[in-house]
Amino acid sequence: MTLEYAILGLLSWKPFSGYDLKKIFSDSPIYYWSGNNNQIYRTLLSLYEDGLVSRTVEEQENLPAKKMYTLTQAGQQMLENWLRLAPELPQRKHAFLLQLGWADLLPAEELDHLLSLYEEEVTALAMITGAQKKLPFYPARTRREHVLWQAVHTNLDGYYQYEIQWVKNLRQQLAALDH
Amino acid sequence: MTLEYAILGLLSWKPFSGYDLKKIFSDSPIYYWSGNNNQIYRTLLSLYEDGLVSRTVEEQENLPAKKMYTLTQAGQQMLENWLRLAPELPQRKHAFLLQLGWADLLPAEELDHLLSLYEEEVTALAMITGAQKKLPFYPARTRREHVLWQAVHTNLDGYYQYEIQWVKNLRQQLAALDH
DNA sequence: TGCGCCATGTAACATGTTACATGATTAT
DNA sequence: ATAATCATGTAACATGTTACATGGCGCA
Repeated sequence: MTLEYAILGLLSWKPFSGYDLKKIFSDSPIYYWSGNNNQIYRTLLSLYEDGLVSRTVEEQENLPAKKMYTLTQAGQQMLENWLRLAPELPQRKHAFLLQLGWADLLPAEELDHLLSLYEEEVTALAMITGAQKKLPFYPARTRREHVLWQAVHTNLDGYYQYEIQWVKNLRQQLAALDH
Repeated sequence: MTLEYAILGLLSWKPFSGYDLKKIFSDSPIYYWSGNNNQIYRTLLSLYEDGLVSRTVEEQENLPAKKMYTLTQAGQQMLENWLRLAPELPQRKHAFLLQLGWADLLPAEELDHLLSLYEEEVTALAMITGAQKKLPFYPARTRREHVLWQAVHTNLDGYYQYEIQWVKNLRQQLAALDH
């Protein structure tokens, strides 16, 4: 499971509670899981049962108790093993491409409207992502670690720019078809 | 379900059997479902039960019988409604970015090895995709439909090129860090 | 002799989303 | 009043993957 390693990675930085992780997942564009409760708490439990993380309960005044999770030796080892695994190829689920493929059924204005909506939405997403980039969702303990996380963010930003260029170009092509 | 619409789209082009669809899904880079039996046969059954497709059984000599599925009026309508829906944003599941984020634990050679593997694999995938593009997995009944499908393929190819450029650039940056 | 193609399908499992449930505190 | 934040979790559902099952034909 990728989520498992995403959590181990974050805990290798510093201890977090389930709630902290949930916020990181929903607020950061890198951790694409939708701030999902169910999966996070279940995964934490299974990591705990497997001895990859330990936990302490922090009582708080006027607030519910927190369970803070810390990476164990075994968890650190698990993470390091994962880092050495052959990289997974990125998987895109791009329903809009399918939609486009059959969109010749639509009249020119409706088709362009669809494309303009797409352009707007990706542009908005790119801006949100750009803003979130500044939040401290990653460590920069060494110069190299900083470079790596910068590269991760560059990959995200650049991807949205790519999509925007692509759709602009397509709209021009289609406009040219109509004369 | 997106798979539902992917199937309706293909059937709007011409009738197919479940086996045909399965091959299209596994051979074409656009239909990313992994040529998956279970989902395809189940989805076809549910489309059939909902009256969105009709089917005829073709007996064949020395070969198992085929069930050919055809789009119904209701199915066509369903597809057209979908085409007008606001576009979905692309979703990437890019586990390698996460892996990289924590890869400062690795020595320089191992890190570069990981990146070179990634570069190789994406390059290979780009070539496969380029080759598959030539297969007739889409109709070109009008000039505009051709332009649309070209755009879909351009999006795919361009994406892999983008990833390749990105990783090359990162490798150079890291090499510069080491002097 | 064994594999791949044709063509259907099922079982078991893994992963992911939405909505619900509790209950105090603080901000609008 | 109402919603958001803090913090835990569960139930129900949706989607996706891997492996298994059948059985004849043709190829190496």
